Amino acid sequence: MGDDRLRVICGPTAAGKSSLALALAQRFGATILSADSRQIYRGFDIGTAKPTAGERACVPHRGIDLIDPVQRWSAAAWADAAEDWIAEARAARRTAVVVGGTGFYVRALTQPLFTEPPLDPERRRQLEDELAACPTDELRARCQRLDPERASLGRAQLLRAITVAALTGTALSEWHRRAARPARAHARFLVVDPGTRLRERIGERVGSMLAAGWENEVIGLLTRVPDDAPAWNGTGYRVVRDLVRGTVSRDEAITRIIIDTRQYAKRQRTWVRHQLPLADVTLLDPTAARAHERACDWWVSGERAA
RNA sequence: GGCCAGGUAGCUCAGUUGGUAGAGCAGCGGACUGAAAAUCCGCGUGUCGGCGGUUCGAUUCCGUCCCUGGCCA
Repeated sequence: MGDDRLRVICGPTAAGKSSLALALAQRFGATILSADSRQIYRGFDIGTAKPTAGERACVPHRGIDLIDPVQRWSAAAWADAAEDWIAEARAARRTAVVVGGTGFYVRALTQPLFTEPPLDPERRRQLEDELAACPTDELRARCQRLDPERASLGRAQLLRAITVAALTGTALSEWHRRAARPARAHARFLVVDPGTRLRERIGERVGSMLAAGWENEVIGLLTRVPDDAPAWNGTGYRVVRDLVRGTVSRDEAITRIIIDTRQYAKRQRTWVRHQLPLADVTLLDPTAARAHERACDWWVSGERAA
């Protein structure tokens, strides 16, 4: 009997998750499920470090190029899709491995989000437009009244809490308790992190992205993607946009992108440290000796144990 | 060599009419239930360039030296 726990490879950006996952997936005949909130956008390729066409020909990938840059996606939508991809892989007698840096997507799959009550689309739109103009302090005060448990969170969370509370008459925190869903089948996590060497790897990766034509990609995107499209939120994209428009120098742009990327990696580490079930986590330094063998051990260890 | 402007947190700077100092950025820690590469929250002891002097007390005033930039020779 095999271990039916879902394999998840995660860790900060530029840690080397993808190449490791590619090698494992190739060796064990797996389909890669990219849990990455930026690789879902068509046309945003270089700066999101999408797998190349060659890599995708080599190993089947899901979760890439799902939507247009102006669209918004969600962790729940990703998790639903991921269930389909897992079923599809199973039908093809393959295994699936989740790979990615978007912890929220991963968690939405392993610990499904609550069942959302129906929200009237018209009223929702109206309210969201109204709230968009409010300063964050005001949103916080409003959330304090409607759903105090959520009032200390960020602006995006405040908007969500206010919207749900206003449209359903029940606080979002209350919905979380009432409409909670059970955890899915267990997962086990390989957390890939090269420690202090991540710093230099990020610098190198930014350099190679620019060398690979990131600026040209952005020049092309500028003609068809509006400035406020969600896809531009990907680390570095706005900076590269400024670079091709000439409002920042190349050196400034590179420095900025590296800093933004490091800060993102730091947030990912905080997420991984606190949001994953520790008992199911295996740490791996991809630069350590025998890293590949250890990753293979991790891959098959569940099967042996079971 | 002379004159001027500076030398304060990792960086860029503010400030103290003398009572040992604070912003932004960086960094560090944290939150996160349908926008998550998003959105937020918290954290500031540093020979205030060195050495002397005046003073109860100097980062602040005075002297001197060193360093950086500019101008004049």
